Amino acid sequence: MLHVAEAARVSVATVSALINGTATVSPELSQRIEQAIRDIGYKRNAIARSLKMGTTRTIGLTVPHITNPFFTDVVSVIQQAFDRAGYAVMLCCTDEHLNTQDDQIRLLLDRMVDGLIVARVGDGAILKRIVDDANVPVVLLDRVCQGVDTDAVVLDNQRAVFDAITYLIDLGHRRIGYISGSFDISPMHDRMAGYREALQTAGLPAEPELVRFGNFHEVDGYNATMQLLSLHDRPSAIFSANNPMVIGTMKAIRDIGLSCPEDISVACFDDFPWSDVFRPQLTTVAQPVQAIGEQAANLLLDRLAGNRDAPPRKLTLKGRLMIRNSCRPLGAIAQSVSA
Amino acid sequence: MLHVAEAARVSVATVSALINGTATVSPELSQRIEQAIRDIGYKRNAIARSLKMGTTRTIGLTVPHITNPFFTDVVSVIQQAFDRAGYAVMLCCTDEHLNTQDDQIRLLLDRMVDGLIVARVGDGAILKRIVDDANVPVVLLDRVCQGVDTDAVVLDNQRAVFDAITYLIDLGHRRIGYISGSFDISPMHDRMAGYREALQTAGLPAEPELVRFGNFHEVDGYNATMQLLSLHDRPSAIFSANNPMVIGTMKAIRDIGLSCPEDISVACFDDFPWSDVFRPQLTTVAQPVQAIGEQAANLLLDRLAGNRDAPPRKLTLKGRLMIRNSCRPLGAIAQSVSA
DNA sequence: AACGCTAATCTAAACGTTTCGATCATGTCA
DNA sequence: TGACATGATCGAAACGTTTAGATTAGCGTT
Repeated sequence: MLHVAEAARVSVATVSALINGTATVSPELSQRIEQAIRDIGYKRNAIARSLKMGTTRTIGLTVPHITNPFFTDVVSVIQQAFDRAGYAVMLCCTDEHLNTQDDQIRLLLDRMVDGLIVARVGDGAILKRIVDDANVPVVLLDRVCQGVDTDAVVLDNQRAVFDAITYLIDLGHRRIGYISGSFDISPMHDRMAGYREALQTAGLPAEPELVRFGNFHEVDGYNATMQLLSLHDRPSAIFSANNPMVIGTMKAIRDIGLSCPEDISVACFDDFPWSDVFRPQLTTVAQPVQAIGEQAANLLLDRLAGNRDAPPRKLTLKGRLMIRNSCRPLGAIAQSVSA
Repeated sequence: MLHVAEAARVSVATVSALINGTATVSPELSQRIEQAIRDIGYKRNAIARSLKMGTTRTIGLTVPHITNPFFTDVVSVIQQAFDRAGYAVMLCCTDEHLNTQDDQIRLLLDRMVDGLIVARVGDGAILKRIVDDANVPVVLLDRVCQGVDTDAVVLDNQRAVFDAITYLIDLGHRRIGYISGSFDISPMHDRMAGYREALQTAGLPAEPELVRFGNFHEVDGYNATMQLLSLHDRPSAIFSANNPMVIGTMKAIRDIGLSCPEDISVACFDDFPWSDVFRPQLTTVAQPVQAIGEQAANLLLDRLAGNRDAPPRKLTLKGRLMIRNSCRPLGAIAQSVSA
């Protein structure tokens, strides 16, 4: 900018005024300055600007795994929304790892991001401290945590799983395996609660042996399914609480020589774009990814626009059960259907 | 830092020296300073540091679509690599849109990213200018462009498609539909060349009606497939040059009342993590996503480490044909197989 | 002619770091 | 004792912006 000012024989203040339109500058100088800008190929340095202004027009976004299609879609939507609003997005993947997440958030805050969208990992204790210290608005995505009182967008997980399990029960299933993700994040609690509630409502017992835990990865779903399938009295249906794990479930079923849905029914949380065309066509709980991403972006953009003092807003969206053909009717129901 | 210095009754220079270890500071002062840092909860401001140092320890990464599993995987690998190296990643999705891409790259450069990894869109003219102006190292990913002489990581696309088409020909297919992405990026040229080469090698004619173009999206694959399937003499096999489009292909096949592989064989570029378990199990050309991401990251990290003047390096990796069961043998071959 | 008003422009401080060179105390050696 | 090297610390400039307040010129009023 200094060079531009010299070339145009004006002060830097005038150049700044012209660029930002913060003051009127005469046509004559305007022209000289614009010419100089072109000649020199001047580009405003956003870092210097950020330092002075105290805002970077950048937000931080952390997700556990970007390869999980749910997060991929949400990230994509969020990225677009902020792009439109003139913000850049710094993306971090925590790989479900607590320390990584905390480090990354600190890193983002050091870089003066104007806001954060966090699909968190682990208990919220450290997250809470970080967020309290930092003076930037935070939106929690998918996963809330107790004690962190801030904007959030979540799904009605309990209801969604309740619907799915009830659907299986209505089909005649009585022993329904359930593969949960680690219990330290809120959705896993709520989803489990939905499972239990559905069993209870139907008057079915909650058998501990039917519940397995994994750490969200395909291999965890594989191992959990192997265990379920080698039970003495094996389940007739399996529900997987996240979608990378269901791939593992399908692999285990194949490896053990069974087939879905003939021998065992499968449903899972989170939809796939290809579920309609590849067989078995998975019955899933679809999350409204577009809406989730947009709402999260809007909440944050609203705070960034200055609405700092409004009380925390928690948006709860509804999942949708996508019934396809990976679950088959059982017993009396199957007979009445085939009759 | 000023507050810390005051609290510790030292100068800011000393605080800086301690934090960065750039000079020895006495145990006594060290202790006072560390105490002050803790008391105040001081965090170094990375923006001010960037301004002074001329480096942000941030890189820019632009990809066409993050929802394309190929890019998702590559982004994930790159993100991890830079995370390990202490860099942040600014992610941009260009949505295959030229202006968006150029704007985003300019935005990234304004923010003083230390380097760029670009899976580009459009012809390289503007990209070239931007890259030449900018004084940062650039690595091209997946897509090179003429005239932009810089580090690059690409696949041997021609060879990979040649192998896949030859495989189909060996199965007895003679009329093989080919669905290409837009022709303005290098891989689409090379893949088409592989298709043509395979036909020619086998002495088959190149029939223009068998070649269709789409813009990388599922719907484009759907439309292209619809056109191919309504040909008077329809192809017995279809190869889709990218993976979102193949979903459209499968949908079109289903909607038209055919089934794969019984009525028509399908193969495509880019693998899916679930291809092994869902039917039809797609035969694909798998790209070594891990290697691609790592190599791209390494090329850039090497430049960032100071190796600026080395000549441009272009790494070409090999694809791998994953033969599954979405393509069936035809004619004489089929009979000898079933005999 | 003196005054005040407005519009255009400029000067200089500030944002929070890093770093060069200066300063100063201390110990060593001739 | 004086000269000098060493090590620790500090002062101040610089990075490239923004912006408050000062300055200046031009013009209309009285």
